[in-house]
Amino acid sequence: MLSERRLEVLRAIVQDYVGTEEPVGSKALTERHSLGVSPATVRNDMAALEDEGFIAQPHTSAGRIPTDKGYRLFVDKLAGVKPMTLPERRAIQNFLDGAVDLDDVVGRTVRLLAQLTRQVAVVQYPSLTRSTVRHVELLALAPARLMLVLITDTGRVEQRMIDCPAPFGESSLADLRARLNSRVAGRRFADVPQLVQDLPEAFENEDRGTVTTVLSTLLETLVEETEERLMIGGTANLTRFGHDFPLTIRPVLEALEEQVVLLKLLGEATDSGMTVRIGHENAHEGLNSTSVVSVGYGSGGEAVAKLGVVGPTRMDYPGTMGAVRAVARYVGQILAES
Amino acid sequence: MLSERRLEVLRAIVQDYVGTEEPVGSKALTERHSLGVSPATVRNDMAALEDEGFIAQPHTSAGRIPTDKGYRLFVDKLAGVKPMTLPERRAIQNFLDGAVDLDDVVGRTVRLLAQLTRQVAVVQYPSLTRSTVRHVELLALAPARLMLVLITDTGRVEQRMIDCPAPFGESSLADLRARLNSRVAGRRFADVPQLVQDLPEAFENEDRGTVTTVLSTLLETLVEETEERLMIGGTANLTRFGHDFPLTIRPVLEALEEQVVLLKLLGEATDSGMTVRIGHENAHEGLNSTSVVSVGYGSGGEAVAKLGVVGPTRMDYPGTMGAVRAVARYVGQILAES
DNA sequence: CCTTGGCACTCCGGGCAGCAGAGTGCCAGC
DNA sequence: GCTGGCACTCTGCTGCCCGGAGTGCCAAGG
Repeated sequence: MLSERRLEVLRAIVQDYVGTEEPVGSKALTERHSLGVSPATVRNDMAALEDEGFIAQPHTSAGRIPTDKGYRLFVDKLAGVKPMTLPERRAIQNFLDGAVDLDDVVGRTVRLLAQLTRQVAVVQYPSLTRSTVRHVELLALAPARLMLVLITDTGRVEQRMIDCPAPFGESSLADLRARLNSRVAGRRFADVPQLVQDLPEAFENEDRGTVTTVLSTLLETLVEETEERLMIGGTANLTRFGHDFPLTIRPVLEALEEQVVLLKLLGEATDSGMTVRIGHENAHEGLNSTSVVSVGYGSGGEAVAKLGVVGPTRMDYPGTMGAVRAVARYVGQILAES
Repeated sequence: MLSERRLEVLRAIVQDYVGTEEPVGSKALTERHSLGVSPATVRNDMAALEDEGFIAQPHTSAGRIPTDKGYRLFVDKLAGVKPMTLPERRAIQNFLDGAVDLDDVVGRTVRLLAQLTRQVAVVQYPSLTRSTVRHVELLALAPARLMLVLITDTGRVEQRMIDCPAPFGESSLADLRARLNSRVAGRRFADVPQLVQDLPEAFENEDRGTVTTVLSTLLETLVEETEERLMIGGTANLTRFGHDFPLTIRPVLEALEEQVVLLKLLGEATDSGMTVRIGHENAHEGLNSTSVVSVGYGSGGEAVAKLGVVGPTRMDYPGTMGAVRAVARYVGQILAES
């Protein structure tokens, strides 16, 4: 086990490196932090930390920089979450309060996160899986063509066209509409399949085909749209990445364009509480030199989606985590109100 | 007026510079192109071209590179549009044919354009202004809460919640729904305001407030959504920008994140035919070192939206224009079919 | 056993000179 | 009006040197 002071040295290294972007040496450390020991002692500690793999030297006779493992220890044991100041909180709330619909909420959240953290922000749209149905509507566009509209409690709307196997009367339509809503309105999406299972039996033979088609489309919508949408912003912040970034930035931009990759990224994070994935902990190769800080958010108690930021491993973890947490909290509030 | 040969020299300079990314000198030019004259002659021509402002030297005693004005002349007079080869056309069609809905069409188009041109692609969603109404639907979510759904001929769906001033009966709702559709179905969005103008008069006093609210929401939707959405992709291609790009790329990324900027950019382009904006011709400062190639596309004869690419001024104009035109053409076809 | 000061060593990065290559402008001749 | 020749000017690369910062190790002291 590392002694208390060695942990302190690691913390100091992380802090200085994050601040200066330059490898930090023993002398500079003792000058900037009151560790109460001499550079020589710090050197010994550094050698130990390097043996354990927490820090590394870019070249012989250069200062040390933290490794992914070092950042991990820093995040887990050495750093807390830096809470937002009151004015910051107010600004967040004010900025989000102006939103007029779900798209706007998500859009504002992305911009806010990007600005606060000066990194790339990713916000997932509230998930259909965990939200509940507010209303289901069926419209007849033509005798054998229906439109299915699904409205969620988070304000999201999905629609699907349906070609019916047979013409479907107005009364049957009203009947189906009523039955559907009485069964699923207010229920969680995950429960819908069970709730509508026996619905075709209530209809005449001639309509049964159409009802089955409608139901399967509804279920399809649930499944397909569980593959969720997301919004990203602040990509311009990637230019603050580092000096060498032609090579660094490209794979990151590529990864960010693949929604699948990002969704998987967020999906891997734990459902509640904040998740920090550092460097090579990210499965996707292009993100090996980035860290991802993410957290679930939602109206009411439980998370319906996630949001987070992607930045260089050399980031201000406490500050970033604080901003991410605060934003998630306020977005949850906004969603609950609307 | 510049002599024929001088124009030929300019064309050669543009082509070589686009290919090599390096200033091109008189000797290299005569070697790569059969101009039939000696380097010394070319030098004289270059001096003339420089006097006219078509080319410039980065430093004394370096080769020449085209200026924005030079590219402009090249595009207007010296270069045609390079048509796509047959296999390329097939690939485009195949790729776009798989699309399942409007979002998918736009998404595929963006990816396709980005890949073909190796630049940043921008695709505007089909505009509501110029499309026609397929169907308008009104749903009662609660006695005094309605949802308005608008379906366009391009497959786009918009919805709005409406809080009514007074409860609205089921029969009134059916009436309004029927009247609305009989008036606007199949009509152009631009004509809708006139068509519904006198609708409130057909209703009882108690319902008139709600009808008015519904109509104004409908009109608002038309106006608001004329401020259109768009999708961008291929930002990773920005890394191919140049050597110095930390400074170049950042403003571009910033501009790309501002949908307003992009919409204005596309809006400035002519409605039909291809538009090429080169360097400083772009109003937005961040895009002063980029060129934008855009073209309208649409189902049927007329353009309903635009698409294009953003790349370095040093781009392969004929090839890019060919790709943009071809993609626009096929997207139009796809939209017409669906 | 930990800490400390001292010392020799390493390596990066900046500054400087020198050189080759590419390109230019100009001029005189055809 | 084209061409070859010539002198000139930059850039970019290479090699070199040197200072600074940092390290590792060691022997001495608490």
